[in-house]
Amino acid sequence: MRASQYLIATLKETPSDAEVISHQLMLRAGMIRKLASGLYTWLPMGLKTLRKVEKIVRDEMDKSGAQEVLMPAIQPAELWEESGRWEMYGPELLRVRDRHNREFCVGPTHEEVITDMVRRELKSYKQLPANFYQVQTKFRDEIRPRFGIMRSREFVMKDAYSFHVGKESLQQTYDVMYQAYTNIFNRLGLDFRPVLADTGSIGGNASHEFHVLADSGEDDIAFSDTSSYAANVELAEALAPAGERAAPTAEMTLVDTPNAKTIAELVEQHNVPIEKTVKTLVVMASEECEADFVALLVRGDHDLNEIKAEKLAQVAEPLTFATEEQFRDVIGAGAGSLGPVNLNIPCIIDRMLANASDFGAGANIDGKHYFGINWERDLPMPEVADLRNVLEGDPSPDGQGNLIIKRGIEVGHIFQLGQKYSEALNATVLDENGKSVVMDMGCYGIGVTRVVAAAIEQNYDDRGIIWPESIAPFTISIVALKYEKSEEVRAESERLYNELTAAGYDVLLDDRAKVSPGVKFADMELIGIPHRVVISDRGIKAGTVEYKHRRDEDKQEVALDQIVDLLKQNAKS
RNA sequence: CGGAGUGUAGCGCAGCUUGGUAGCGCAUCUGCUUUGGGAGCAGAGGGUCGGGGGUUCGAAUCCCUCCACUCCGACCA
Repeated sequence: MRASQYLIATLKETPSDAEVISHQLMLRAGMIRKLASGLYTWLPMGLKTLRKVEKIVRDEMDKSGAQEVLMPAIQPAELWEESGRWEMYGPELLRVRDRHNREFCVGPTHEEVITDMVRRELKSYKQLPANFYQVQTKFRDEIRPRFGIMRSREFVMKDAYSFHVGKESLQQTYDVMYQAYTNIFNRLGLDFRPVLADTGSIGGNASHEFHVLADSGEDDIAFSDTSSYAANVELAEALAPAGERAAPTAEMTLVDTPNAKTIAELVEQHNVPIEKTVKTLVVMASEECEADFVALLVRGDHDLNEIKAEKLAQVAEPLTFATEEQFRDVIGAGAGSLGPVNLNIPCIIDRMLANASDFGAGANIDGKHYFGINWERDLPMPEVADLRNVLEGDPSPDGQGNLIIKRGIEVGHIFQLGQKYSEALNATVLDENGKSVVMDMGCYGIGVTRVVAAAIEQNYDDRGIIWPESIAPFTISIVALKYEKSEEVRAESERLYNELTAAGYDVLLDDRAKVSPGVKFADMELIGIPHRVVISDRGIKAGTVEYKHRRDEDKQEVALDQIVDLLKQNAKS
C-alpha cells in the first residue's frame, strides 16, 4: 500500500475525551473515530488490524473443528420470550419494532438463535457433537460506555456454541476450545492468562475467562505465587483464617459516636484499628428467609463480594441493597449505626470476622457504637460464610502459596451452559435408543474488537503503538525520503516495495510528497509498524538503507542488496 | 437513574466574571524556499459560539429550557 493513496488520519494532539491509552492511541493513529457514545467507525488503518485478529480467530476455530455460520444481528422477540430472557434482560437489551409493530432486539448474544437453528436442523445423536461459530456485530446498551473500543455498545464478537449428548462430550469440546483459545491468544502475541471464572446463576462446573494482563483492566485476577492457581477475584475463595480466635480482653461498652457515620470516621475519632471494625450491609432477603432483610457483615477493612453474597440461600437474587428508608423502621437505626448486637434480622458474617475479638460495631441505636464486642460472650455466633473479596497476600485457595492480585482485560470466556437454553427451547435429538434427549450446550466468546484495544494496552511507548507482528496493520514500512524529488530514492524504494510485496509482506510505502522526514517517522511510529526501512539519497550513495525495529533503540545501516534477506529473517509475511 | 463537568473552525484551547457582533496554536489550501525527526516566509479559506426561547438598543457572554458528550457513583451500612 502506498501512503499517498491511503487514509493516514493521524492526530498530533490527544482528543480530550479519551481516558485510556488504547483509546487515545487508536484515535491518534487514525484507526477509529467516534460516531456517538459507544459507537465507532473503523477507518482503514484500524480495520486492517481488526481483520487480522478475525483471521487468526477463524483459523483456529476452523482448526478446532468448529463450523462458521452467520446469524442475523436483529432477532425476533418470540425466541427471547421462549428462553425467558425477554423479561430477564434489562435495559441493556436494545428493543425495536418493525413497521408491522412486531418486536425485535438487536442481538447482544445469540444463544436463542443458534439453539433455534440447531433444534430445527439436528435430529440425531449421530450429528453430535457439533460446534458452530460466527463473527458478528453485537449490541449491548451499556449504562456507561467508556474506554473507547474497550467497553463500547456496538462491538465485534466471535461467539461459538457447541451441542452434545451428555456432559462428557461437552467437557471434551470445552477442553478443545480451551486449547484453541490458548493458541489464538498466543498467535495474537498477547500476555494472557486463563482464569477460573464465576458460572453465575446457570451453575455448571466449568468456566474460564481469558484475560490480557494490563493495569488498565477492569477485572481483578488473583494468582497464587507458587502454584498455577488463577481465578477472577469474584470467584476466588477467601479461606477461613488458620489461627484460633483470640480470647476477649475488653468489656463490651456502649459509646456515644455521634460524628462517626463511616468506618474511616470511627477509626479516626475513636482510636480503633480498622480490622477491629465491622461493616454491616443490609440486603433484601429471598423468599425462603423468614425476614424481609438480611444483614451481611464483613470486617471494616474488607469488601463484600456481591457474587458470593448472591449465592446465599437467604439472599434475594439479584443482590439488592436495602435503602435506609426500608430498614430504618425494622432495625430502629440508620446506616452508620448498625451492628450485630441486638440486631433483629438474620445475620451472616464473614469467616474473617468470625475470628475477630474485642471489635467495635454499630449498636443499632443512632449515634452509638459498642466496643469490645466478643462472639459467644456478648452475642451468639451467627451463621458464618465466605463473604469478602480476597486480598493480596491471602492464602491461595488451593492451599499452595499466597495470592497476588493483578488487573486483567477480559477478552475471552468459555462456559459450559448445560441445558439452560436447550431445555427452554426444547432442543432435542434422538439417542441410540430412539429416545428424545435434551442437548447439552457450551458457549465460547472472544471480544474481537476488545482484543485490538487490549493489545495496545499491553504494547505501546511514548511514541505510539508497538504492534505484535501478527496483527500490525502493516508489517514493514518503507520511509522514502524526498520520494518526489529523488529519482534514485524513488527507484530504490519502488524496487524494494515490489519485491517485498511479491514475497507476501504487508508493506506501507511512505511516498507522500512534501511531507517532511520527521512527520513520516513520527507517523510510522505512532501507527506502530514493526519493521522500518528508510531509503534516502545519503544511504543510496553509501550503498545502504537504514533498518530499525519498532522496539529497537538504535537503527542499523544495511547494504542495499542485503535488506531483503534481513527482513525475510526477521519479519513474518 | 443520581451527582459533577464540558459544549466556541477538523483537533487542542482562550474569550464568558464585568454584554458592544469572535480569537490563538495545530491542521487545511496557494506560492516560493526547505527535506534525516512533527520546517520557514508570504497569503487564503473555514465558525447560525450545541438547539430553542427569553431579557436587552445590542447576547458566545445574563436567564429559562431541551439536547449531546465526559467523569464519578455499595461503600461503609
